[in-house]
Amino acid sequence: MDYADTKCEENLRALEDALYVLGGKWRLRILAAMFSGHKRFNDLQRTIHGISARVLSNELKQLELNGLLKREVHVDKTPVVTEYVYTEYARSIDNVIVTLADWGQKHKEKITTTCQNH
Amino acid sequence: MDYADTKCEENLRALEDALYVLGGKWRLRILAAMFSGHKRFNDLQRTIHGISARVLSNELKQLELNGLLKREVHVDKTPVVTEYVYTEYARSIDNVIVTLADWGQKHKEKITTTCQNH
DNA sequence: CGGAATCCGGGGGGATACTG
DNA sequence: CAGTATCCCCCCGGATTCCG
Repeated sequence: MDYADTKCEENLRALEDALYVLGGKWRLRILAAMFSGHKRFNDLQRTIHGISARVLSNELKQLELNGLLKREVHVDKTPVVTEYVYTEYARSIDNVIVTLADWGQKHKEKITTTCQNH
Repeated sequence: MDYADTKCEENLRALEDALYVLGGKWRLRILAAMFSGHKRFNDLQRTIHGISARVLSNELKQLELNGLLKREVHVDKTPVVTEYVYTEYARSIDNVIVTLADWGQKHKEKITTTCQNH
């Protein structure tokens, strides 16, 4: 195994590490919704089409365990307000989402023009 | 709905478009393996730990339908050799994978140092 | 080697109802 | 609103077998 192979293996492992945290159907969508300003449970559920309350609840717990968001209960307000806010660390995922969204944008354009051309 | 909201909605939709093609458990892993030089069916299955033959087969078909790879059967060789090669268009995904792998790398470092600190 | 076909089991997740 | 609990169905995908 030469240097190039080693480098590739490292990349594959790094990709695994990322997907372990960000993979799955909902993780990135939830983070993207939060980056878009949505913070409350029902608000998130309404924004992320198709997700059920139970799944959203579980995913939020996982994201919290991974240090990507923090659950904040404001008892001082009436009625009590629960907010999910992303951590400073979660901002490092911005790049990932933007890169992915950019690709999606370009891909959609490509599909559209391809369909027009025949 | 003001400009910022519209922009956010666009980003969410673009993310959906990307995840429609690249989402799921295996898509990015398969593409990453291909970028690493793996081209043949059993080679890919060996590289991508945990994937079964049927799932790999199905995923490859989907990736081909989306124009990300091409199935090439070289009848001129003996025995016949089947290769899966990514298209020129698939190179646009390089960014996504690199960004994700970078984040995974950083994340692993963070986890490691965090564990050492307490 | 590169797959397709069939069988089959578990568990992920939807629906609904309920609670604080 | 912000979830939890229970039920239960469906289908994803593993294992196995077979084929060119």
